[in-house]
Amino acid sequence: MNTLISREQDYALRIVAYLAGLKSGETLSVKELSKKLAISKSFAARIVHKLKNSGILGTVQGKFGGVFLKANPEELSLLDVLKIVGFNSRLNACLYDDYICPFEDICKFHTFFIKLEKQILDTLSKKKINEFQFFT
Amino acid sequence: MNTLISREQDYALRIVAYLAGLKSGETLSVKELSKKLAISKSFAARIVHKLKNSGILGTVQGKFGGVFLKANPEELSLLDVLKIVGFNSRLNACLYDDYICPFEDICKFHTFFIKLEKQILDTLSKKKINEFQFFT
DNA sequence: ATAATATATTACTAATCGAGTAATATTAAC
DNA sequence: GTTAATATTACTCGATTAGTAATATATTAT
Repeated sequence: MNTLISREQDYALRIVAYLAGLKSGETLSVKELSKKLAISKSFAARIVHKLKNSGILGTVQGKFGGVFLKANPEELSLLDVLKIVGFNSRLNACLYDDYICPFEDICKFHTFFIKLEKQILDTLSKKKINEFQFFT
Repeated sequence: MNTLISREQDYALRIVAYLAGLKSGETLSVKELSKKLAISKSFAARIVHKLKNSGILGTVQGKFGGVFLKANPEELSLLDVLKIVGFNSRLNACLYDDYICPFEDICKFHTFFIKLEKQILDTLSKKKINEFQFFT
């Protein structure tokens, strides 16, 4: 099994999409969130924390604390969320900046992969979280 | 570093594209091939062997033996080659057949990923090896 | 026959990464 | 102070990748 998007990144998308469905002012505990989305509590907590550090989530500590979406789900793209949780996948190794290709310009695969990858990333950044809300 | 296409699969593409440039009847030893493409001889040999088993390459054993392309490079797609060397990557884990999703139909990410992945695979199967020949 | 030079085939290793778990600290409501 | 929440770090297990090494087998030239 090899995937462009890791489990953690997938979970992050689902967490944000789920929170986008909360009413304004409402919060949800990580415990509830992890139950609803079938993610372990520890794992969910770690992801939530990363998302909070980036500013797109807000959290309330202490008893009756919880989590809520701060960003506007109509402007927040899938790629935004993915990058927050470390998305760095490429179509092919030769697309990484520090890759030294012995064929430089003559390799037609390189230019082909660049184009295809751009298409994928464009799609991921055009799609916004509000289109993926649960229960709407 | 995480890539959809592994090094081995990338090498396979390059090997096939390189062989597509040989004159009819000509063969090239794995040793030469590995030098030209900057792949270790052992690794190249293993890949060549897989490609030969699938039928798209022919090999001649013994002294003055070598390797040549049997398939028609105008009909051989990138996806064909990738699959021969074990390409099985997916955009997201939920796309694997044996993945049990607790959300079944209600998850909008699932349908989105299916569509995007189909686009990628279509592109990879429309592109044929002859478009990627070296030195033409 | 034998030496030389190819491919064929398998086994091994080292490193990295992903996924998840566990434990503890900190914070805030009551 | 107790309870229940997030914050933070460390750890483990397993799978995968990339590459190496070693040996077997095949073919041809001499």
